[in-house]
Amino acid sequence: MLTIGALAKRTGTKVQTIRYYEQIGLMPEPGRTAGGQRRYGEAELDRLSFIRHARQLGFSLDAIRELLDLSDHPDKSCEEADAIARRQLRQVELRMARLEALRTELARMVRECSGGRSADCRVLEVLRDHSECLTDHEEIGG
Amino acid sequence: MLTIGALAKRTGTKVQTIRYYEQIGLMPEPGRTAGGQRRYGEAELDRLSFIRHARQLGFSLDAIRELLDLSDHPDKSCEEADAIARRQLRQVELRMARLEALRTELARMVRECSGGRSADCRVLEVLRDHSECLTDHEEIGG
DNA sequence: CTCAAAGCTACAGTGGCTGAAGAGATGTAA
DNA sequence: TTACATCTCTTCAGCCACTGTAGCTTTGAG
Repeated sequence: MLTIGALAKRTGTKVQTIRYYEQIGLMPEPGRTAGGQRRYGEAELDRLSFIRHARQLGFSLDAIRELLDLSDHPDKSCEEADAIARRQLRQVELRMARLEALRTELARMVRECSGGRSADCRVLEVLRDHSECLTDHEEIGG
Repeated sequence: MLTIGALAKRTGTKVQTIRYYEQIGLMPEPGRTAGGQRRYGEAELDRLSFIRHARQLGFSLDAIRELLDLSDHPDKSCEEADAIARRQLRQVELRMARLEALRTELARMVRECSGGRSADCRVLEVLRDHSECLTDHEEIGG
């Protein structure tokens, strides 16, 4: 039987995060000691590992909810899991494309800054005047 | 004189976002009509454009605050602006590297899924067992 | 029996917005 | 002048996925 702290350590999760997952129904309510402390078994360890791994791969908690549901029902078709993963892959590729545009622009700004007064700073100048940009970087939050 | 709506349209910002920027002190308190509505001039338009452009390049609002301050003081050295931009560039490059690892893993998952029952799904299997991963993808939130 | 470490609940805060409710202002057309 | 649509106002709540804090209780080893 694992305490919440032990479970946290084994999965690289913070204690509060585990309680948060329980609160939003991603983790089940575990058994408790007489004194009210949570105690976990192997099933919970596996489930939390799954969740953390999926989070590391960038899946949203909603997507993870679906993936866990599929994982809990081995006879269901895995089409849906495949679709979720494909969607995630597309999102990652999109974000990489956007970041690539940002990288280009930032690298140019930095390269052209000759390090004088702010008035002549290339970095600030580019920010002031969007028309100086060579690449598209429309989306915020990339 | 621009209404907040006109300013929003000119800069591709939502009206609420402009008010939010004012609230956190990123935009100045503008003049008001007798009836209490905000009215903006060219200076505010330039400032908001600067902010939005910097946001598109992924700068945090805190970083933007510093950049605006430098932009407001043309005689200061631009060293700091340069440093902020370099930091941002490094962050972008780091995120790209992380996303590349995710992309590889996701692509492999999707490629290997043959589309049967969930029990045999490669996607779910990989999520269940971290040791199947070929690449590192430690950080969450990439 | 003592005591530090760990756990408990409840709630607030993070970043960067976004949406909604309900009231008031503005500008145009009849 | 009046009606009216559209915009704007303030205030507050919500989003995601946590993270931190305060003030308490439980646990387990010495």
